[in-house]
Amino acid sequence: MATIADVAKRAGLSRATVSRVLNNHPNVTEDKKRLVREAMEWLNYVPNSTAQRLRNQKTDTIAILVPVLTNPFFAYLLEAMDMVATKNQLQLLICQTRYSKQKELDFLELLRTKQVDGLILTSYENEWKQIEPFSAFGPMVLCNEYERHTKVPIIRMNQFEASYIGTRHLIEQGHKRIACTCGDKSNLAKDRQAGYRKAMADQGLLVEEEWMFSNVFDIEDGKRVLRTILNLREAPTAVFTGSDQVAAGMIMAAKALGKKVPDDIAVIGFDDQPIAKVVEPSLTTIRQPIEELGKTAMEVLIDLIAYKKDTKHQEILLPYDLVIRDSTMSKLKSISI
Amino acid sequence: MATIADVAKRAGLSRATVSRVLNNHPNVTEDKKRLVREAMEWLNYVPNSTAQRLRNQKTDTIAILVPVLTNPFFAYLLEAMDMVATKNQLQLLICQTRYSKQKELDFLELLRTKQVDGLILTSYENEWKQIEPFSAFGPMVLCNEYERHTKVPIIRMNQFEASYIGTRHLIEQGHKRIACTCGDKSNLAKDRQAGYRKAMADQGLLVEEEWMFSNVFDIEDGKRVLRTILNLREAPTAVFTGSDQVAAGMIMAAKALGKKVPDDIAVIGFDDQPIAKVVEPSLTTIRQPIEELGKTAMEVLIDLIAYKKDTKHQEILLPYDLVIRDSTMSKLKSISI
DNA sequence: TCCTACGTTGTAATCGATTTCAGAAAACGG
DNA sequence: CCGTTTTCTGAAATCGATTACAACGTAGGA
Repeated sequence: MATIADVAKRAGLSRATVSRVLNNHPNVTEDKKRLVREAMEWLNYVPNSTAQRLRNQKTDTIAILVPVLTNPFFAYLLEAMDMVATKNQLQLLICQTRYSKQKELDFLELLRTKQVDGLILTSYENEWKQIEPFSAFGPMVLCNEYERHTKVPIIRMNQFEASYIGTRHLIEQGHKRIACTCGDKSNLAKDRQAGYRKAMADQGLLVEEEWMFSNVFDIEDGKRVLRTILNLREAPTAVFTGSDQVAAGMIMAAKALGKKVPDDIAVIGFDDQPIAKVVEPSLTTIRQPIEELGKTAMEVLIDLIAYKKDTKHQEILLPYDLVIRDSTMSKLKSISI
Repeated sequence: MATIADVAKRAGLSRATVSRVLNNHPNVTEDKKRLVREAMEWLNYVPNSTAQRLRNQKTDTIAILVPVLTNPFFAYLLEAMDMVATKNQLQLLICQTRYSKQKELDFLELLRTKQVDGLILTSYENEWKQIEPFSAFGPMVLCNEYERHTKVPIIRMNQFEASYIGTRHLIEQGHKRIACTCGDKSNLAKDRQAGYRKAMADQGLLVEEEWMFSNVFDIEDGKRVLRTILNLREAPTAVFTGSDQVAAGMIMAAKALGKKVPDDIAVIGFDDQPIAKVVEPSLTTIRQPIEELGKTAMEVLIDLIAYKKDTKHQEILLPYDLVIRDSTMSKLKSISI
């Protein structure tokens, strides 16, 4: 592999001059430029980027921490981030934590060991006080998650409000007994639960604790939980889920049990993923502005890297949408309207 | 940021000794080891990995080229590769080509500029003769794609056979007019088409060129193409698709037009993605061994990197499965059996 | 006691680039 | 034609690690 020294020798010039040509320094005569170019071509020279990184003290690489790639929500989020990164000549190091605290910490080390110029966290497993210290080692942004007392910039949707609206929609369809499957311990999930609870309380509806479910993520979880719900004494007539995957699983399980959606049991999803339109009945869901989330998070991070200014706290809230389809609106009713 | 020199100074030792402790060299006394460890702790020292990369001439990073992350097939493939990579302390640089020839070439440069130790190609856009030369710059593996005359190792499924079996299944259900939507110009697609054609020919069935469709990838494409198919004079009664996404789109469009699947039009998918079980009727499909593909490709690449031996050509063929569900088997028929 | 062998440590070269600084050459003004 | 400024180029330091080699000290054998 040819190095800059080889090019210099062949061109009969110094390494410094070659480097100048490489970086378009103004003060090099056309003559020497040509010599250098010819030598580079002849030797098939390509600068070694590791050496450049060491010398320039930057990597042009951003780490993105996601739980899993196979969750479409994160795939689309990454897609949006990638668009912006590419435009800015940045590489993405995609890090799957698989919901492991240890892996998360390992990946955060990337910032400390200067393997990346910045980092985006799209969810986290550890306590925030374990994570925050890493933000001292390099720019960091929180996307789709949040933390109240921190200087790390946050880009997210108002989960509380969105959940409130979603739950209220179910109530407006006449449901009084509504289950909720969005609760794990993340702040995001807590917000969703809080939104759900407030909507219920505002309409004077009681929430039974046996209607609340945690750790419900995918299609199989959805099937399992729906069967549990239908077996409850005085079973709920609607479910506010935290994910389209879960809602889709519920619809499948309901049909398998001979129950009609939404007449026997109504279901609302979250995200508006492609699957929402594929299931039958199609899913009423809360659209998240995924592209906006990813795009904005990346832009904020790039700003942070460029200006190296002390992170002044900022929180960007993006808008949601309630998308009403068939899994909450009885066809009979909608015709009668 | 503390460097190895700072540690050395604080420990009252040389950089060499610190480095030896870092790399568990045997010949360092416990005494000095302790001194070094204390200094490292005190200074919060972490080795700069860029410097290590430069010195050691390796990056411990693998590039994976995929068209898009949002296609679940590739998400699952990456998931499998990530498992093996993580186990081997390797980082993955995930590169989305978005079906762009230029981007593909840009990413291949990673190998030439020594930014990665190896590269896996999961599909490609350029001519193979554009791509092959890059394999001279570093280890490269082809996964889920193939090329006849090359020394680059190949890990794939027999698309020809799988498509033959899939098409034959449709024929066995009594279909004689079968459309095919798997044709673009990749070798993979050509194989699928060839398998389809052979199955048809073996049963003495004719293939009309207007039944063949190219560039059909996602749900929307599926909807669009199905409408076209149903508008043909003497419309086909079955479709052999190249993807579960497409097949799912077709089922939705068929239902919207009041057609029954599989009685009016039967559909077979490809991949056995989660969506295959979600749609109604559920999809008959050809299961690809995604985990095996990803895992094996990564293992072969790691071997290649470790032994630096000249790539002896190898081609690994993994098995497929025909998964029969409702989109090809009329309920009436299956009951009557 | 002297010589060899081995274990331990440090010095300095190295990986492949960029950049400061200083000197040479060219341009310019009077 | 000389002094000053500007433009161009190269030598050498630098980024932060690893490692070949040399040097030193100590233990063991004769």
